[in-house]
Amino acid sequence: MFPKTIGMPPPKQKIETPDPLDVPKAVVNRLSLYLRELRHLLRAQKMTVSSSELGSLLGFTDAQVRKDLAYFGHFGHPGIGYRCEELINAIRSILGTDQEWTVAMVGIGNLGRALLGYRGFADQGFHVVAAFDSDPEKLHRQIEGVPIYHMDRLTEIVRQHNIRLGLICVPATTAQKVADRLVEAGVAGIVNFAPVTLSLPEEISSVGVDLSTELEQLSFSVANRDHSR
Amino acid sequence: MFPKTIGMPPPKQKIETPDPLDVPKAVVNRLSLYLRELRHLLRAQKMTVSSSELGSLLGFTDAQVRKDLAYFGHFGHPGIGYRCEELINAIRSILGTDQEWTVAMVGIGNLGRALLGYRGFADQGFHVVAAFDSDPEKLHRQIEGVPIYHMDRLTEIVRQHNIRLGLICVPATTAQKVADRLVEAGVAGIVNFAPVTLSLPEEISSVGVDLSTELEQLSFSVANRDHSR
DNA sequence: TACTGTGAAACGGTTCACAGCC
DNA sequence: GGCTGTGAACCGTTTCACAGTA
Repeated sequence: MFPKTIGMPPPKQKIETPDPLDVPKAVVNRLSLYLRELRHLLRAQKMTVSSSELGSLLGFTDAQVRKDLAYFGHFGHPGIGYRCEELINAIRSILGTDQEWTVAMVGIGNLGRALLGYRGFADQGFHVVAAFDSDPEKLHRQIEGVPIYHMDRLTEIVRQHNIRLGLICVPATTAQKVADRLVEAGVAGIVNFAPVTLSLPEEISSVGVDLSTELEQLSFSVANRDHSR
Repeated sequence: MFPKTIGMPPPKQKIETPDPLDVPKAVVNRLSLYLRELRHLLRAQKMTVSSSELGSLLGFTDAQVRKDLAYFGHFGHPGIGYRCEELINAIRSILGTDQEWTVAMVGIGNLGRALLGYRGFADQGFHVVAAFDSDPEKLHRQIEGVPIYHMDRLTEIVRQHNIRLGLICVPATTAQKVADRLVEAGVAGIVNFAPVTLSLPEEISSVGVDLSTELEQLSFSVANRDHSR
């Protein structure tokens, strides 16, 4: 059930790290949701939470919550449940959001500007330190405190700030070109808001967010009345 | 493998409709991706596509593509593949995007305004016909041709236009209240951009889009170098 | 008593492999 | 030959049920 390596686990580590490839994607997704819920709970002065409480808040079973967390270590206290603050720290460490991430945004259209104004990113440790556009009209200004540069300076600035993530907010037609530039500049991960499938090298992680796709899922549910969620 | 009812299938229907609850959520998601890819192909004058071509464009196996489509009918032509235009129409019909959907947007902050300017919605048949905000500053103007109303008029306008979907673009703290108002007004589905879990009646479909969650998935992949996607 | 952690069973989705068709 | 549609095998995830712990 744990790493394929037969050796014993290291003496006593705070957070166990099974081969990440062994962790289902769905588990990582739920981790984010647990984290969100735990913050709400802590803000409401709740110090401790059981797997069944946390689960029912999100529509999951208690066993699922426990199994998910058990992939990474032993965070619970029998008879007590999970201490919210402790678990928050553990999940942040697992997700890697206990470190600060520097982010570049490419494309300062409607969506790009909106995201620059979104406080939620910084709250989770994601700092947009530079934005890029190829339209000379938009240059040399700052938006929401973020400096705007011409696309020509992408590699230079990415390296200078050691930027590790890129957000693609350009139209579908230019998204692949932008992705190639970001990869060349050395980012490790990409969030793609354009409605196209990017082809990227193996070693680059990516997440696609397509708003039309989300609406289509909803349309299907409503049209077929499947009462989902 | 098909409906539990043992009777024979109806004589010859264009699109078979198994109990939607039997269709895995993941399948519906991929349908959206197929649709997106098919449009690109058709725009590039490709008339016909095989399951293996379509699959490899998206990183799926050929069998997966065929199985997914076979949930809904027999759209392929042995020896030929799938005709792009035909399949586009079939998928649109399955997803329900062959009909027009009227949409209300609530919350005209950064994100709300950006989405009002997003052309992609209208292209897929989603029409935002009214936007709402509780800030009197923002009233009586139009943005991107969409009229803005005060929240007080939500029920009235939703009923008047027979609006069926709602987009929640308000902060987390007010999202649940807005959701309750939308449900009361009679929408059938909700897209929630606020980082909270909504509690909704069974019969309302919903989709949550949380940008921080997406970034966290990416952060995990990069931090654990799992080369995902 | 109240709860976690976890093997084992159950479930559901994906892949395989091939019959059938153009 | 090329390709779809699909039962069956396979595999990964979820749920069950209970031993273990404070």
